[in-house]
Amino acid sequence: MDRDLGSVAERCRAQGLRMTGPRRVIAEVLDRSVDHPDVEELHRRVSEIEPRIALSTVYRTVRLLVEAGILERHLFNDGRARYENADHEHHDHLIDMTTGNVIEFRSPEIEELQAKIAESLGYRITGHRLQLFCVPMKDRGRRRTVTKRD
Amino acid sequence: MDRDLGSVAERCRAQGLRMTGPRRVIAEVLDRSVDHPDVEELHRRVSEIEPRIALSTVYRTVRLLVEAGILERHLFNDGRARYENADHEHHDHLIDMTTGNVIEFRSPEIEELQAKIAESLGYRITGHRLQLFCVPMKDRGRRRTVTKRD
DNA sequence: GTATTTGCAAACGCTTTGCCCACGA
DNA sequence: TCGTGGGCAAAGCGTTTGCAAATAC
Repeated sequence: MDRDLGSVAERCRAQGLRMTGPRRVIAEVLDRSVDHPDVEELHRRVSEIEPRIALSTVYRTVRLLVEAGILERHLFNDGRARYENADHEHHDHLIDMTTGNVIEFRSPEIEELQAKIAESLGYRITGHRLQLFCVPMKDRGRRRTVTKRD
Repeated sequence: MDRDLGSVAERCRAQGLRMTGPRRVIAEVLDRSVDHPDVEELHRRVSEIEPRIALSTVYRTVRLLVEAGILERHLFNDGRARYENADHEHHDHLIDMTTGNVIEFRSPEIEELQAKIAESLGYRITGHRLQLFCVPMKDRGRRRTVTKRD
């Protein structure tokens, strides 16, 4: 599913961003993160590598990376913003309300319907947000899915 | 499209909520609002009727009404929460990024697909959020749509 | 009468910012 | 060297809360 556009650091360079010490560490953490961490969680992970990096630096950097299209910002239902490497195909999110886990999914059919709806209202879609808030089925015959924490 | 379950005040009573002065005014404002005002906007409208009602009272009341299922809370992309009378059929939102206007739409087809996706992942949907962020088409042949402000 | 609700101001959680020093190119 | 980035602490913003006085039932 991932597109491999290179590491976060590489894409930063490609955008002409200065690669400072803190940015390198943050980029590394992002490369290793397959989930949807919030800023505090990122800072926690960054601090394990280099404890002197300030929370505000993480805030400034994620903002920068979102603006550069290197990161995606998501707003689920818990006040804080969560971030995800933009190095992947578009997908939407299913949130397991019992655990907070987030599962990614893709639906070209839904996307087509969205475009049709917008068009019929005289609009062109520039972005969308689709989130399914769910609870596990009391299920017989459990499936195997790749559920990423958070 | 609306279901007419009665006024907000009536539904409050039905839930056994105490009808105080401030709540009556807030309920009245909500009955008259066909858009998606945030708390400050609600407070502004409330203040025109009764200037002594505190902002915190509006916050407390909308929270109460959401919990009672009388109001719906929406989070679009501008930090604050917006509220809408729950006295209507379910719908999703198209946000005009050039004006901030919000258009409501319904798509049973999309909803069915959502349910299928969730089910295939072993989940049951308890809620969802679908928002289309759009810009107007440079259009010949404009349609007539009911576009509610905000 | 008694528990609930209000207004006010202070606190809150997340995020941004001003300042001045440190650092990358 | 020169301009950009970082650390720190303070401010910002939307929202919640503690408290004493006011009010619904």
